[in-house]
Amino acid sequence: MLAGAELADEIGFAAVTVSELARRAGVKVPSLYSHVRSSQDLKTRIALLALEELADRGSAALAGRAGKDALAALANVYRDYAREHPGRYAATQMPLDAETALSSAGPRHSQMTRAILRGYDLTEPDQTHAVRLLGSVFHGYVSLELTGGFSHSAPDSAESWARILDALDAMLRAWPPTPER
Amino acid sequence: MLAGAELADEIGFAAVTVSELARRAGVKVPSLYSHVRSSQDLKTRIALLALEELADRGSAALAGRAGKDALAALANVYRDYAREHPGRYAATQMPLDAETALSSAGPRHSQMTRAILRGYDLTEPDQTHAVRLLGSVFHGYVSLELTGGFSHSAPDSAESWARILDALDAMLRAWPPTPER
DNA sequence: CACATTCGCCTAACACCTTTAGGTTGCGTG
DNA sequence: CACGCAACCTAAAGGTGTTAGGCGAATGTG
Repeated sequence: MLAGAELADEIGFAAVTVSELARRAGVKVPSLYSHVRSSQDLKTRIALLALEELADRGSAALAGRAGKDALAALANVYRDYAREHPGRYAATQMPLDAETALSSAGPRHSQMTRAILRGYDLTEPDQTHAVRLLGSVFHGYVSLELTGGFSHSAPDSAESWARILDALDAMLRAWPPTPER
Repeated sequence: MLAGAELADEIGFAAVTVSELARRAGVKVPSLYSHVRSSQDLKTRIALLALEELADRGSAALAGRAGKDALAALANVYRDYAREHPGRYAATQMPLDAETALSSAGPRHSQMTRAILRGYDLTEPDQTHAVRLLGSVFHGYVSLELTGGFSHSAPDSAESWARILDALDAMLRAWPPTPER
């Protein structure tokens, strides 16, 4: 559903509608129902497409890189994709049912993050904790930036992003031992 | 709009609708239009309520704490609130127009995060970078956990959360100097 | 006390989105 | 050539959002 993805980027994922898509395609609404099962289905397809594209870009960026290089490369894939395709990025946040999620490119994303950690000295279960942390930062920062969280204030968002990647790299190199609790 | 917030928690923020709210209230739909200007307005009010509640809990939790204690306290406010009130939490992610955002409890949130950093040795602009990083992690982790990102897999999500707070605390204590670029 | 105002609710009506049912046309294949 | 399929159509029903205008009860005032 490339047309759907383009529509999402243009008017926002939340505003994607079968009717609007039909209008753009110069076609009557019910005609689209031979291509998508429902409005929900349309949105799901956009989400799956976006997850794939994002995973493809990620693995391309990761090839031949390690350590902080790899960290920054993958992080920038997310940020750049979200800025380039805000509607598609928003689609990736759509909740999918368990089965769909498993057959999506979702698992590739956590694998990529895990791959980055090969450049650092982490063993299970800390590796999984770190995967979750990195995923949280990527997703959190990009989505806050997108919804205008810290848009026009003092330090440039790009500068914060660079310094955050510095800090994450340092954190992964000095991952703290499990404390007694 | 407490009734709206309760509805959001029950059926999900995305499913909140003037019609459904009217149905629950045992009232005809147009009757609600003397209380809210529009469907958008209803959702905005829920978002504002949630932002306030969350800020109130945050400042209560922060009182009398510093350093890692404060970090964990605020972080847990977000996570607990999201688990307790998923619909309201989702509402806080709704984009608000600039004016509404400024008059909302939104600014209190960044102030609280900044307050945590008083326990660490950071000066501007690194303090702002750190505020953005912490905000990203809180928001990112909580929202990934909520949409089932890492729900039923190996290390418990609560364990990851604890270790992530350890790592963030260590990172803030050893914030890296700005590198040459 | 009578009145006017206000408040909360209602019905009617329109526009738009979703979805299903069923019919048309055109084109490639056996 | 006949068949079947693909892609489109019209018709119609049901739900949500929204506006307009009206009704009755509570309330505060001269």
